[in-house]
Amino acid sequence: MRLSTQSRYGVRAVFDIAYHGGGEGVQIKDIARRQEISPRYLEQIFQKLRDAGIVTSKRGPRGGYSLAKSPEEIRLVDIIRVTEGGLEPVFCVHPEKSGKDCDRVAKCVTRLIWKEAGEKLEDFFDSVTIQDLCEKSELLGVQKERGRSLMYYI
Amino acid sequence: MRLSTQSRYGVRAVFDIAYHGGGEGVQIKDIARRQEISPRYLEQIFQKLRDAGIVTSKRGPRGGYSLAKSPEEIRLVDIIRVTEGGLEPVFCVHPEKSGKDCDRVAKCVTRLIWKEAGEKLEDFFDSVTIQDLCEKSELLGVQKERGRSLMYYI
DNA sequence: ACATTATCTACTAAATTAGTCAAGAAAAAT
DNA sequence: ATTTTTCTTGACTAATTTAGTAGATAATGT
Ligand code: FES
Ligand code: FES
Repeated sequence: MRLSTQSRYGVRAVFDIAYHGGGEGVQIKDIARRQEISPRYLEQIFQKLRDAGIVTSKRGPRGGYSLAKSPEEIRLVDIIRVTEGGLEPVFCVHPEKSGKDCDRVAKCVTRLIWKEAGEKLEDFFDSVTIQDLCEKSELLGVQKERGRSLMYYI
Repeated sequence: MRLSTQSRYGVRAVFDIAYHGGGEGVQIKDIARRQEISPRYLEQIFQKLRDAGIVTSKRGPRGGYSLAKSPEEIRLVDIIRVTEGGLEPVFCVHPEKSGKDCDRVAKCVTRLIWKEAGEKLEDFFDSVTIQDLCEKSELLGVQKERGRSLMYYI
């Protein structure tokens, strides 16, 4: 039962914007550096996040990504749903979504179990917001790297 | 967040023995037929289940697999742990297990979240037994196919 | 005009998963 | 004892998914 790399990176990336951004747009290369993720790979993930309305983007100098909502309003489930394409542990759970439907559905008990498991997971990821992550991170004593200003004034 | 095929098949296979076996040993080919799973592939899964002490095997004519414990005592988490190799959603969660440890652990908030998620899932799969599946299946009205006797007397 | 930074589409490489195969060993039936 | 049935073992292959790379393009600020 493994969370895809895109989901893990995605959550960390959005968190990074919230934590280090301070309202300003944050550039991919900075996120990539801080989170140690390939910048090119991050691009793809941000594509999805943008389409889903979780972040907004701005091109050109001093461009970058910003959160589309406040950190309290972004729940992990929102991110993961986008990067993972659903939290259900098996396709049988939602035959109508995945297109192909399993002909065992009528007599299959396990399907009900997988469905419940998926719901539990969903509930959990729905209960955690980006704001929560920021607070936890402060507790851990992770240094905030505030904005570009540093670069200019050094 | 996908459960591996081995886990899904594994649970269905153990359930099949409980439901259709009636105490007797159940043969791979019968399980494979009823559950529509490749018999060759099932063999591999049963290997793991046997090593984990979930089923016992008996060779030769009228041989097959039986449950090592009663259906109430077999929890889904037992099966899944074997077939999936742990329920943690990412390797960082247990660096000591997976060998390689991530150097971000100290400053990583998401790790704590993944860990919690894994625990939630584990708790859920710990709360469901094979007996539960059997009861659900009877409710669904799935026909029991009792033993070899059928074959002989027809 | 120019440098910067996101956008889009396509491609490649690596890893994992699912599934197959063949030879062998134990147990039961005859 | 011989034959048949069925599990056992370990290697092998194919398919799929995931992770990552690349290049050309569009928008933006200075
Ligand atoms: S519904 Fe498809 S195998 Fe259970
Ligand atoms: S602990 Fe490894 S990335 Fe979080």
